[in-house]
Amino acid sequence: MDIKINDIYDKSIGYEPYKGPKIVIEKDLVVTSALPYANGQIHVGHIASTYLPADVFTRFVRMTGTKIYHICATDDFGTPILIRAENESKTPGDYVREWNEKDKKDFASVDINFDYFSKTSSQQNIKFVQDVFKELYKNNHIKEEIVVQFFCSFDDKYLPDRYVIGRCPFCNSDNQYSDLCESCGRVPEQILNPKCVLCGRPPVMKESLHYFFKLSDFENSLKTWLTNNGNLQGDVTKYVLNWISTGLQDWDITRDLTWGVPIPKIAGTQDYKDKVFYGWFDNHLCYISSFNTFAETVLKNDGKKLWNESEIIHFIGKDIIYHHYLFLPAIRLGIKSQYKLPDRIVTRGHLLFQNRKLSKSKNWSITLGGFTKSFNPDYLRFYFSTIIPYSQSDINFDWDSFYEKINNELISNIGNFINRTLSFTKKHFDGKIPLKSTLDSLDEQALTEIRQIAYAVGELIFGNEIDKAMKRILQFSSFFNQYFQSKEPWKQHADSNNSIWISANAVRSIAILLFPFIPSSAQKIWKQLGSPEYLQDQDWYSASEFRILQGHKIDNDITPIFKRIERAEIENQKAEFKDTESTNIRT
RNA sequence: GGGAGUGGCUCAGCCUGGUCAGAGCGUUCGACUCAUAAUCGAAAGGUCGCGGGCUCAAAUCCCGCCUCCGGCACCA
Repeated sequence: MDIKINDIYDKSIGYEPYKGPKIVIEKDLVVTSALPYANGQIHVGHIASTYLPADVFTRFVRMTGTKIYHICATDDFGTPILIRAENESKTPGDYVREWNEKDKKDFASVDINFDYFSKTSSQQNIKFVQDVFKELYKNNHIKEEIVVQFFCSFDDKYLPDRYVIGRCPFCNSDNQYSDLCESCGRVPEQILNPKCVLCGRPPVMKESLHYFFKLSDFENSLKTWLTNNGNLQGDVTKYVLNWISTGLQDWDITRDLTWGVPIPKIAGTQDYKDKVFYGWFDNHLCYISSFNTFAETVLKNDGKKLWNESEIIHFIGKDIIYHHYLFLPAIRLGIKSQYKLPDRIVTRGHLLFQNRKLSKSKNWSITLGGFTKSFNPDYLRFYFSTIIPYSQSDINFDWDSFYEKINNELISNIGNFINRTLSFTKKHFDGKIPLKSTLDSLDEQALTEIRQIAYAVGELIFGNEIDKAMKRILQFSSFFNQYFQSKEPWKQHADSNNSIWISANAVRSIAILLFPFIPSSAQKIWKQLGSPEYLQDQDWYSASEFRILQGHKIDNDITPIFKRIERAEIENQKAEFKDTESTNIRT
């Protein structure tokens, strides 16, 4: 229907629709974002490295008409959560339920949507993890070994390395972790005067029997997969292959802990009833178990079949490269690829805040709640979109550059073009797109810009080049500011009408192009254009068509889409983060 | 072993050598007024970390050196 109108219209002005390289994906897509650990607030670093890129990608692909599902969950198990819950006098189940809800709300507050947001502590995941374990055992990829570790008799707990502090044998600094001295950066073989972080008493060493996943079985098959995949980032792959060449170590996948996936009894082995699986054994399996549940309950379809027929893409930050490039594929190989390995693992660097690493313990980070209290969430999305490269390199959140990008690029360039076009139409044409007259060469150039833009930007987003895609949109908008300026419609030239008709179509294109990046603002543009449908239901490639026809009536209420950031607001933010660094808070 | 060193700032280009010396922001001058002190035009500004090499030709390939960043596979 829409298409027909457009075709007729295109023909009426004598143009063939542009036949660019459309992104055609034969398969459905399954996108997962790394699981947030359920013990703290989502901060801007999470958004930049993982969730925003995944959300932009998903929104774009969906507009092209391909089915895509964005899956995520909270990572609920492990010692830190157990201890936090105890401190807050909650059951760990209640504790993680609260964080699961909070995280969902946090994501929603910046328009990051999931088709299914689950948790690793779900019954479905627990069962799935246990089944995978049994399968791995059956396939002879599991072995048992005795491990010696710190144990606090007072707290009655085995203590992970971070829960034991002491004096560094190299530099004699006190209060250093048992596995890493932050003062001199070295890794002590044995820390002096060890103490339990929880109670301060000295721990003892205690033996315990554990299951190990024989990662070393997969050195060759992983190497083959990494080399032949073709879609993995080159630098990361090189990095990982290097690990393999130095030899992979088998993974201890069990923990002496009560809060985790219970270990199923294997006939003929000792009972592991006081132990659970290690978080990294179960959490990535939750990608699959969540998708299975989603497929069965929502899509009413077989999860395993859909998974294997789809293209699988995991979005992660560089801190979990090891787990996703080696551990995750090895486990899938270990169950004979009943669930296919990832097609892409989109890996990005971390976010620095004012040139320093984010740190919860040093109170150096900015939470989503903190940001959205002061600014439009789309400003965060836009800002990150302009600076997130497709690489492992870290990016920096800087208040001054944030201020400049929003005011000078989003508002002065894009916002201004939209507003000048719409308010001119309202003021001089009573809100109705005027009749066009003969097109001149500049008009034709403008039509060509529109004809190509959806294809150009789409290709960039699909290739995960978010920053370049955003820059291309800015370039598009800048072109139309130049166009508008040079046509001078305010002087009522003979061909002024053309510039309004073409500019209005460019505004329509911009609304569609921006939707994956800043959905709420894009919807506002859409409304002011006077379009009745939902923006999200538009075909992406219609951004390269001319669907705003002569005589179309725009909305009566034309106001600036974006509000400029005042210098003082930025100075306030900077002042707030000036001296928040406190020292050596251990959590 | 990995990544990076390009105009004041942030970066693109390097894989597939030859309009590759670019973009945005910032700066200076000028124009315009439809528009949120927005816009448009013009200009200034870099021997592409250093030294060699291959080549008719290198920011782009090879070798050496210097500097910076990360090295949380055990900690989620």
